[in-house]
Amino acid sequence: MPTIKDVAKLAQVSISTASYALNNNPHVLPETRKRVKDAAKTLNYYPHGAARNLKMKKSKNVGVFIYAFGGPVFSDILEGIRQTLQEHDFNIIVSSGKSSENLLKERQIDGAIIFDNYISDTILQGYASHGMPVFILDRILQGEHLYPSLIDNEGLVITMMERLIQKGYRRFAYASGPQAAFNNKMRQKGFLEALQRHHLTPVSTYPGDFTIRGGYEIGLSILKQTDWPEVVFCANDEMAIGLIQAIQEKGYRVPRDLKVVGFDHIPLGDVISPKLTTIAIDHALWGRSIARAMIDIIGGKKLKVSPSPQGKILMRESA
Amino acid sequence: MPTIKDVAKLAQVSISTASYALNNNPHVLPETRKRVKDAAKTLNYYPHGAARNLKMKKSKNVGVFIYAFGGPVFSDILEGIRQTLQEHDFNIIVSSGKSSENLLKERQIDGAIIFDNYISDTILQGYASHGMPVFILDRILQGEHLYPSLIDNEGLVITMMERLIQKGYRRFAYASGPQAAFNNKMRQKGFLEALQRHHLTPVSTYPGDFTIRGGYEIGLSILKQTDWPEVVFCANDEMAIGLIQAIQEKGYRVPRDLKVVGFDHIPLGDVISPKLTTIAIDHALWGRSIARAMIDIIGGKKLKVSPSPQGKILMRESA
DNA sequence: TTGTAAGCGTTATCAG
DNA sequence: CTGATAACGCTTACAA
Repeated sequence: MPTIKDVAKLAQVSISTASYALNNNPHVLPETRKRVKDAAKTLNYYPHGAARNLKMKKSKNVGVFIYAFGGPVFSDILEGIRQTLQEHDFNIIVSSGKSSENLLKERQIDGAIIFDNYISDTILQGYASHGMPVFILDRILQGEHLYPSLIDNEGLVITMMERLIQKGYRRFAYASGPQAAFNNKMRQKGFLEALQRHHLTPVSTYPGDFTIRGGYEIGLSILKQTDWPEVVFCANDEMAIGLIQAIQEKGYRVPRDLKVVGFDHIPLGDVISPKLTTIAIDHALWGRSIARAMIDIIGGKKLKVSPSPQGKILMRESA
Repeated sequence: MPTIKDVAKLAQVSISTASYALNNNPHVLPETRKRVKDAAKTLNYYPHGAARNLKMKKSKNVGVFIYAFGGPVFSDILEGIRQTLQEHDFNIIVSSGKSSENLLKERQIDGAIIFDNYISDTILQGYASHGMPVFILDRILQGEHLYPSLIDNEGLVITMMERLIQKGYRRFAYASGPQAAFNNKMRQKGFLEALQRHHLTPVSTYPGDFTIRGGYEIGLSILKQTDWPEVVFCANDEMAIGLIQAIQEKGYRVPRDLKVVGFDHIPLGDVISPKLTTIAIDHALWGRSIARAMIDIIGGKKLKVSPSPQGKILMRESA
């Protein structure tokens, strides 16, 4: 594995001149620069990350730490983050589980974006207090160098519910995500708040887990009931899709026999029939704005407003 | 940000003693070790990754480089890799695009797992030749330190086709993935080979892109034809699901009016109706075996057999 | 314009 | 058992 020393030797210059030349320092003669660069090319030289990071006290890496790989929402956010970071010559490092904490602790990254309810507040605050900027998505956490980025879950659900109530629907049920999940809690809060404003009470609440299969199970349990709700508000699109699947499989129709609403606007919801009525979040855009904010912070700028995504009500066929 | 120097000072020992103590070197008195560890804890000290990586010439990071974030297949593989790496105290770093190449070139990782047709052979061979172990999934590339891990796409498709032909089906079409994709090519090859063995010719080939939407479009174009195939073999499950969706939406039934077969066995295929007939790959297991092989290689062991996943024919309702 | 040398935070060799 | 000290590969004052 060649080092800058090898390059310098081959180009017949000192190590420092080689470094200057490679970093395009204007004080080095074009001729020597060329000689050095040629040497680097023939040796297939590339600077050693650890050495440079150590010296420069920065890595140009941004870590994105998620609870689990996969899922349409994550992938859009990640893609947005990736694009923006790449445009600004930062590397994206996605990780999960114990690796996340290691990378954070060992400072192999210049900043962290957290989408993981399993990393404790204490750890996050600990490393943020050391000066590492930490963005936290869809979770509230205050402190220096901590930047929460929140969807207006509650407000968006209320708006959607108002529209549905306006359409004349009255008997609502809620298909819940994991009880512990912050975004689920806020969506449920909005659901209840909207009902209360119209002096309505929820027909029932079904416990779920944000997955298609979970939604499917909820659908099966509804089928067993004698007294169906009119509308099921699902905590996310995946559950809504599973629920519709179960209902249709037994010969019932959506929205004729049951109305279903989701949250997120994932691509699959565009393809199924009926098209899913949902609250659309532009996840890729969200990712981009977070990445841009992160780059600003790392560059020493102050953040005026914390980036938060807009949502849009998408009334389609399923409700 | 505290360094080992600060710890040493607080514990009233030299830097080297501090290092020994923190790394549990047996030559240091239990009493001093405790003093050092306490100091580290009160300072919230953690070794700086770059410094350690530079000194040790290893990072305990394994890079997984993928073409794009997302998709049910990737997420299962990644989860498998993550688990195994974590059990062996390695970090998983997932990246995509330019970041992948940077992390590779700067040697911020001890080994790379590639699932990305966009990183050129030359780059891969270049860094492998420097001694970095590189695993390549579902793509052929020979060379030192290069370890291809291949699904038996062709053989599995042939087996599946034999079963279908045995069932009496004769008029087959192929819904293709991206032309450039290696796995698509091999699956198509198997498809054609099986037909040839039975002196059959394909009814048609539909160009696709591995997405649900792509499969849906293919479905629409089939609906426009007067002369339908009997069975459509789809290059992956997502296309099969989109195709079924399109067919059903217009009032036709699967498998009554058209039989559909996929490849991969993604969870969504279990939930739709009819359940998808497909070739099941255990992606999580594949990920685990690759990670285990990687750890062995990094640890200096020789690899006897390159890890390759088994497949299983899953005859269900859609064909 | 180029070279010498210090230093980033670790680990590990070698004396004491 | 503990402490100086060199070294990892790189960047960057400062000197020449």
